[in-house]
Amino acid sequence: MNITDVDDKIIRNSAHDGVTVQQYTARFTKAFLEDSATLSIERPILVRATEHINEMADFIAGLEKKGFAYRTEDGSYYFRIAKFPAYGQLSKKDFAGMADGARVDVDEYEKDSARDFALWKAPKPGEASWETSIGPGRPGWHIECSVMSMEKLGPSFDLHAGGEDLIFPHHENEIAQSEAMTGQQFAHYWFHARFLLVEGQKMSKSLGNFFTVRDLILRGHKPSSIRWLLTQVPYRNQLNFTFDGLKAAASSVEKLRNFRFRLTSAQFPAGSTSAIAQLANETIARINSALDDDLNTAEAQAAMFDMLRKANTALDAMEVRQDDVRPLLGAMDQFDEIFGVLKDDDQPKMKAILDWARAEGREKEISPELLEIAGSAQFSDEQVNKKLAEMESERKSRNFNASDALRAELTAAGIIVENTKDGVRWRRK
RNA sequence: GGCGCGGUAGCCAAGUGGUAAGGCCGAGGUCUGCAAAACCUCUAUCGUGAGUUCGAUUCUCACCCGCGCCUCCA
Repeated sequence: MNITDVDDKIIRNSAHDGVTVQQYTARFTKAFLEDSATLSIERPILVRATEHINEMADFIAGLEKKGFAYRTEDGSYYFRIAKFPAYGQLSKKDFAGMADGARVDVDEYEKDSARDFALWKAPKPGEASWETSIGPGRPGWHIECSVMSMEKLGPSFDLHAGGEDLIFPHHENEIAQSEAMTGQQFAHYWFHARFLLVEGQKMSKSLGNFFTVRDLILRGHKPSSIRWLLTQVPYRNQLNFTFDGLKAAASSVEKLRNFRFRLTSAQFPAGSTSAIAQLANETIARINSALDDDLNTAEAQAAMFDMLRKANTALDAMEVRQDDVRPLLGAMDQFDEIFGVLKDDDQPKMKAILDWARAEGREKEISPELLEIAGSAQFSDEQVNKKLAEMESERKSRNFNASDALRAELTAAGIIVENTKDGVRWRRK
């Protein structure tokens, strides 16, 4: 993953804070990685623009040699779009008919064409600047991504991701620079995620519907709920993120976890049935083909729920044998490699954010729901089991008032106790 | 204004030229000391209008509404 840790805004803000651009961006990178981890997103390999300044300079020199870049009097470099006829293909823009020079910034009087974009910016007083083979200055936006992607993945690679907002001009410019340089196709596929709406409106600070992952968790929502909601809608579609939806997602995750819990906690007669193994195999096949179809996560999830319903029906009918459990769990595990919500580590993650909020002095944002979930470890497993044993003995003696009181105590501590025909089982909320 | 994407049940949301997945919520039922879990049943003709077709939610056109980009902003 490319981190652009130097651009106009970063330079301005870091100067304002009196820190280097690296120091300024480090805090955002850190928060990003922490929030990603909260959502169980694998940690990416990071590459930073400020660590590739010389490579960028060399790249620009190469472009100039090929005639795709030119130097202006002040020492800036621009990309010559007129030399790259495919420009605009990704964003499906036709620049042929556009009047050139209709709007030229006073700063840019030296550009050959208003559309030409900056590869390298000449130094300005008070701004971060590097000494390089093409002179002093700093990179423009775009060039870092071409250089770093190619360094890690080669001149031509399969998949380039990004938000839909980056299609133009950022990705268009990346393609132009990269392909001008190598003569090869830069990325074979572009993966552009659509922006989400919040309660039907675009997320913006002025509308007051701007939420970070931490904000949601402070309100008591689980990381797994957030992750599930975000994966429910295929990436290409616009997701409407709502708080009702978050609650619905929590229920869906519960349903999945309950099923897994049922499989791993109940007793089954020995043997196997071909029907269940077939169900598991069909489900895996359906999930894979859904994901192969442009990452249709909604269809993959529907496949899993269909399996759940059929398997639960079979479980109710006592038609599941011991050796059927493994294929069912196997299908779930494979599903969860993608969706990542079955492993219940919500509580420690929420606890970490609770601690963070306290350290940051944001106590007033901590919701009762967060306290309840993050604090539900007030009973250790041993203590729960002890209470459970008491409860069961009271139940056997038909002292239901006593057993119900124990159940209420556990429920208040976030422990859900279930009595089944296979005995008692429990889980944390 | 230009380019692109979308409007499907109370909510979220797949999908197909031949009468519409899944999840949540709600109602009824089964099971159950209670509670929970689970299962069963019920709830849509797919933004509006017109056209193509034996037949359209699925194709075409128009219109309405939402979103994105069109800026050295991210």
